[in-house]
Amino acid sequence: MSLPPERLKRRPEFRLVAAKGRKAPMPGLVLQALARTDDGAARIGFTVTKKVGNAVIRNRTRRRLKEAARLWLAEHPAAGVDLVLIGRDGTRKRSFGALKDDFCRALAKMGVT
RNA sequence: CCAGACGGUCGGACGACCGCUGGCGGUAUGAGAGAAACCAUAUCGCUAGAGGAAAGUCCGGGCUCCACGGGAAUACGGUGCCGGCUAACGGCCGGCGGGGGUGACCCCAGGGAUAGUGCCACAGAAAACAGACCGCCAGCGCAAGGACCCCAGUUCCCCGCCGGCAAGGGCGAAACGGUGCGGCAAGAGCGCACCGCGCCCCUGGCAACAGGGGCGGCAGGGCAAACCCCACCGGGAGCAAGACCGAAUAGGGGCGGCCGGCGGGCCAAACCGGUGCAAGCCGGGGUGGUGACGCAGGGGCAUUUCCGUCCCGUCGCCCGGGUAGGUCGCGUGAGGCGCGCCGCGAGGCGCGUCCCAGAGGAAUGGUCGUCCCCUGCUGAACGGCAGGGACAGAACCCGGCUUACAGGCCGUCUGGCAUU
RNA sequence: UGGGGGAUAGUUUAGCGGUAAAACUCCCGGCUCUGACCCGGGCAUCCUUGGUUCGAAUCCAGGUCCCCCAG
Repeated sequence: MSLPPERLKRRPEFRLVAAKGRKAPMPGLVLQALARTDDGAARIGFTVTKKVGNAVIRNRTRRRLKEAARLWLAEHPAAGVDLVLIGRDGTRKRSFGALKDDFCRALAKMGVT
C-alpha cells in the first residue's frame, strides 16, 4: 500500500480506463478517469512512456505525479473512480505548484471533486 | 611558468517540513474460555536505503534445471608472439618484435605463404614455371638514302637478319635483392665489401627473441580481418532458472449409479409360425432391458503414410497433477576498510575490523532555504540580477571489456623558457 | 532473456574488393503561344569511428538507430 488510494497495476485495468473513461489534457499531465459502480476508495495509476526520456527522466516524472496526487488527495479524498495520470514532457519542467494546479483543474473538468 | 604524457581519485555540501521501502522495538486490533508464543493488519519511535559506469549485454565464472557410461573424432563457433596473474576469460601484468613521436609515452588479430586452391583492377613489354617494348653490345648484310668539301669507301648513321644482355628509360601499390668498386663487346652475384634474406653453429635468455661466427649466391613477390592449414578452448538452457503452497473453470485417475450411433450376443414382452387336447416347448421377431464385445467415428504414442497398440458417454463422491495468484530463491560475498610481509607488476599471504539497498506497475522521493562551481548581463574593487550543475536509476550475484560523462583534486614523468 | 537481419541520391531498391547503378521525385535548360508529354543535364559524408589491404559501400572490430523471430 504505497498510497492511501489503491494502485492500478494490471494492463487490462489501464486499457479499460483508456477505452471507457474520459480524458483531460493539461500542460503538465494528462488525466484519464473512469467512474466505478462501487463506492470504494479511488484507485490511481501512472503511465510514463519511453517517448518522454530515459529511465532517470521517467522516474522523476512519475515521482512528481505521485507526489502531486498524494498531496491533493490527502486534502480532498475521492471515491468510486479509477484515475490514470499520464506523464508528458511538461511534467518535469513545470513548477510543482503549477503541476498540482493542473491536477486539480483536471479533476474539476471530470466532475470529480 | 607554459605545453604535454601517464596513473589514481571524487562525482556538489549542510539544514527544515511532508512522504516511500526494508529491518528492529513499542502499542492496538484480528482472537475464539484465558495466558504465553507465533502470524497478519494499523499506528508510533529508532535505523538503513543507487553507480563509476547501476548502461550496452561483448566475454568469463558462480548458482539452478536438463542431458550424458568413458574417451576420441567430425561439424560448428571462438581464440592466436612469449612468460606470468587469476576461479576463469577474448581480461590484466611484465617482456619481445614492428610502427609513430624531439621526448615522457602511445599504437599493433603480431601463428603458418617450399600442404593446396584463389585473387592482384587500370597502367605497363612483362604481375609470378618468367619474359624483352624502347634500349645497350657483337657479328653478318647493306638495294636506296644521309654524314665525312667532291669521288671512292675495308668508316659512321639509318635499315634488315641472327645472336648476347638486363644496366638505363618508362608503368605500377608491388617488377625475381639494394649501394659501391671491379669486371666485360655490352652486361649480369660474374667476383668482392657492406646491408638485406635463407640455412647451420655458438653465446645469453624459461621463452618469444637478441648478439656473434660461418656458409649459400638469391632460391621462396604480396594478400590468410580470401578459402584454408596448425595449436588450444567450448554439452544445452537460463532467476520468466528452479523449489514450495495453491482458487474458479476445464481436463486426468478411482469407486458407485444411469443409458446408447451401427452390428452382432444374451434376457424378456406384444405378435407370427410349428407342435401339443392343454399347461407348455421349439423357431422367428426385436417397441424394451443388459453388458462396453466388435465396427464406425474421435484422440494419444514428436511429424507424414501404412501397420501396431492404448483410450472414449453421463451424474455423484473421493484423490492427485496443475493455471491465475502467493511464498522462497534474495544477499556473509572470488565482500568492504585498515595494517604488515612477499613480488618490477598484475597479484598473493597473514592479522585486525565491519555487516553495508533488497523493490516487484517496481521504494531510494517532493518542496524550500543557505553555501559552492559555471555562464551571461550590469558593474571601479566589492557586489547585484537571471539561468544552469555532467553521464545516468539496482532487478540473482561476481570478475572484466566497451561505450557515455560537467567539473575538480592528488601523484609521477617529459619537452621548452626564465632564474639561482 | 535468447537469437537473427538491416542502414547506399528526397523515396524504393541494385551492387558482395578496383568508374557507385536503375526507376520515380526534385532542380536547371530545350521543345511549345502556355502547360503536360518528350529531349538534354544536374542532385551521394555509401549511418558513424578505427583497422586490414596498393586500393573498402564491400572484409574485420567498436558505437548509434531501426526491424524481425522465440519464450
